[in-house]
Amino acid sequence: MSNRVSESEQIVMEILWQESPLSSSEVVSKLHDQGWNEKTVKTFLNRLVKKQVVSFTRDGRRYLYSPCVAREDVLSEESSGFLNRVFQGDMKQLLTTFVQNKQLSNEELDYLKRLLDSEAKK
Amino acid sequence: MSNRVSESEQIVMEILWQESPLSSSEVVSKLHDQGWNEKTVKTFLNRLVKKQVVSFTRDGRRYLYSPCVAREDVLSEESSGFLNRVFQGDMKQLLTTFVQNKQLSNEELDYLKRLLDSEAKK
DNA sequence: TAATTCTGATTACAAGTGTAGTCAATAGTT
DNA sequence: AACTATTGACTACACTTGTAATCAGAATTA
Repeated sequence: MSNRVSESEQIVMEILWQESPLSSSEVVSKLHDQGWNEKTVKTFLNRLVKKQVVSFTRDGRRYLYSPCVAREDVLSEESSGFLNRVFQGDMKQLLTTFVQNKQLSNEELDYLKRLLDSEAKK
Repeated sequence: MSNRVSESEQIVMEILWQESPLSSSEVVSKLHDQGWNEKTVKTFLNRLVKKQVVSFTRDGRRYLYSPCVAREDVLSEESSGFLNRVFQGDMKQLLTTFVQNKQLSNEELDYLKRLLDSEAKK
């Protein structure tokens, strides 16, 4: 089993990042309206535990699950993987694609400019 | 067979986007020093043809392969998938992660600012 | 012409993934 | 105590992906 979090597994992680610890049935109910079967969710919880990105404590007969890796870490790992894989590490091309493809609101544009300024100062 | 281009398949696509049409052996030789086996490369060419993102014309006994989708299209599809999957569509968070994670050169920062300005004018 | 080689087509196969069903133990209920 | 419901563990299974070997036909060479 690889240690990478798959696409679907990450959706489960998002739930736990929002709030934890949660029992499996709590996670299930949060994903239920998105059409996820209970068994499927539990499989993912299991796999996440095996991949050591989710831990649990016993609470009677059930488990309470918590993420044991930070969301930021997973996201930034995913991000640099994506940058290298899809754009061969070319940030300019990546940013161009994102900025041009997604209409950014003025608010987002302002935010980004401020972000760039604070980077430039470093 | 899904129609999505996998990570390794995309590396083969990159070769063809750089120059096409190419015979399989030309693609193979371009990937050889990256440790790719001839058979593996040919499998990917085959799958790319089946996925209808690469086409070919016959040239005697061999095929000449060309991409039949634009690189930009694949990249932007991948990008919006990534944005939604990993960042739930939150561009600010995505851009923050990329900008903060990757030390950007001054040149890149300038480029980005100009890009943002040209967006703002729209 | 017979042997070799090149090339695409087909087949192989393990690991990962999405999707879920079955099993076994335990806890709660009648 | 017997029954039922809950829960994690284990099993299932098709599809994708990475990695390559084999096959069959055509071209080249001896």
